[in-house]
Amino acid sequence: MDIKDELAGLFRDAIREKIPEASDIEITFERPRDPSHGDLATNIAMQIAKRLKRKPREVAELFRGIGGARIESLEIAGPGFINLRLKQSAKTGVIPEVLAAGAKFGHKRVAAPEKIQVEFVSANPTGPLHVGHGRQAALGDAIAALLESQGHAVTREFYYNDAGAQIEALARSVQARARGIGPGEPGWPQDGYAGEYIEEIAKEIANADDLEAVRQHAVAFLRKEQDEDLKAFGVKFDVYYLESSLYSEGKVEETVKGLVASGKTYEKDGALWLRTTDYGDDKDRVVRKSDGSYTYFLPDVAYHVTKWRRGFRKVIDVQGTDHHSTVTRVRAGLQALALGIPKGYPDYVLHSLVKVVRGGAEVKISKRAGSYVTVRDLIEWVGRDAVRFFLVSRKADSEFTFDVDLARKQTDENPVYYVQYAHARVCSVFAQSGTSAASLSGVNLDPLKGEKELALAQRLADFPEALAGAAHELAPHALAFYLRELAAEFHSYYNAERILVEDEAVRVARLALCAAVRQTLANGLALLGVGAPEKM
RNA sequence: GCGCCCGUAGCUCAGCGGAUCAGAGUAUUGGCCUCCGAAGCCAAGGGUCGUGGGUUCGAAUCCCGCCGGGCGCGCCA
Repeated sequence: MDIKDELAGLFRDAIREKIPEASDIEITFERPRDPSHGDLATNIAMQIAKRLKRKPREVAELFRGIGGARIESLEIAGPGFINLRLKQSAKTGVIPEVLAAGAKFGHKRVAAPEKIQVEFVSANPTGPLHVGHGRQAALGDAIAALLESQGHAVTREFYYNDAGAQIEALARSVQARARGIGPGEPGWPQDGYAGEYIEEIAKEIANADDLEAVRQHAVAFLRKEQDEDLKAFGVKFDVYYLESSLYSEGKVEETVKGLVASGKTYEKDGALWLRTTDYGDDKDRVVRKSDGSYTYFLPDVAYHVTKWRRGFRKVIDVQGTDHHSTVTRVRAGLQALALGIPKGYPDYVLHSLVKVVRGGAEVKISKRAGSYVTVRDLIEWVGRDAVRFFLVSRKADSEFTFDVDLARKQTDENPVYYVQYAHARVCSVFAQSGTSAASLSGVNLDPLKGEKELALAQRLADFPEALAGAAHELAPHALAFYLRELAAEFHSYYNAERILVEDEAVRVARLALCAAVRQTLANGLALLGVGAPEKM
């Protein structure tokens, strides 16, 4: 069992006995940065003191007697912190746990898995994927993996807007190209797409007069291309949901009827409006335009109804912050339908856009897409692993600058390499040891006495909690930070201590520690969609 | 103008249900390869956490104002 859970149990018992009025308080431990503060510390005495208006140190004294097989000593410090020192065996206990659990270390199994959907990328098939889609792909896939690690049943979904005005513009652009008309020339469509890929598609068009055939071909071409990009990025979707199916299956109509029946709509200027202001929106929204067609808002609501009806009680939409106004709107639409959907449904993870810098200047164009940098450009410049790790190592809502030169310079030294290098180093040690990880399962770990190796073991013990926290917060960057710390701890140990020493007992114990490190690094990197190479 | 988000070391960013949070990487400087990978390690310098108030015994963290930046504010998606 996890050491922190075990300790929390001890404290909970003590609270029940001595301060029952605070029984419901949450007990947390953190690892102090300053080693003189022990191995683990808790501030519950201060929490309780605040609530009960007692003196923190006085409350802390009540926990003096806590002991047991895992605790070496307990100190009360500062304003009322309780600092704990653990016994050596408690620190190394995680090693056999990791070796036994293998790829499942840190993962949880739950009795009743939640059915969760993560929707991400959802790019219109009007051009190659851009950097923003890349950030979404990296984030969404990692969030899905994190939730899976906590035992949930996750579906990765891509919503395909194959029915809107943008597709029309795409078809007309290709048609114009096929007729030899270039961007800006007479006959070029309004809001046309100017990228080089339009010409590529146009070359394959036999009869430019058949606009429907042009449209179908263009969409198929770009879908295939996007699929290839996603594959190169290591992202797979379980479901591609087509916007057009919402129309063909009558779901859009059904949603309109539902909204009208709710009494929350009204006619004005020949259009149908929904009173979204009743649900916190700053203005009412048009549902059906005066020309009889629907705004994108309506299929969006219809789409989310299908999510609910398909049994997803938790849904996470990953989008750019430029879509943040849809959050209130979609939720309002769902509320107006009064289907029993909770107010905060669905959840959103909104990310800021990415600025790409190269040679000290912002890169705004790519040869292929014309007006933006593509996912493929990034992969070509710095490699898939670096792109994925980099895009996920900042919290989603912070704007950030992707410095291509920095990433390249480091790869020869790039952001992931530090973590991957740690993994490769352990593998290398193993290759030279002639020992298999499997033979280390029952090894005596008492020889692990050094400060660095015990610190490393404790870092491993933090993994399940780091993972659970990152999953709960939908924050892959927290996992990326953890992995960096684990790698740092390992590099430090590696440089300070020789692993393959003469003494058989010591060598084997150290190898067991290394095997656990390797496993944990591999598990963490896998969740972020980043490779864990044995050599590099 | 209104709404949401952001402002932490030269640079890129963590920390933000208050205390043991002044941090990481990178850059700069100085050390470390006869020995498991130096894509590494050890050490140093560098920040009144945008700013002014407030709450608190205690604020980077919570509240309010202001300044600066991003995004949105369409019968576009």
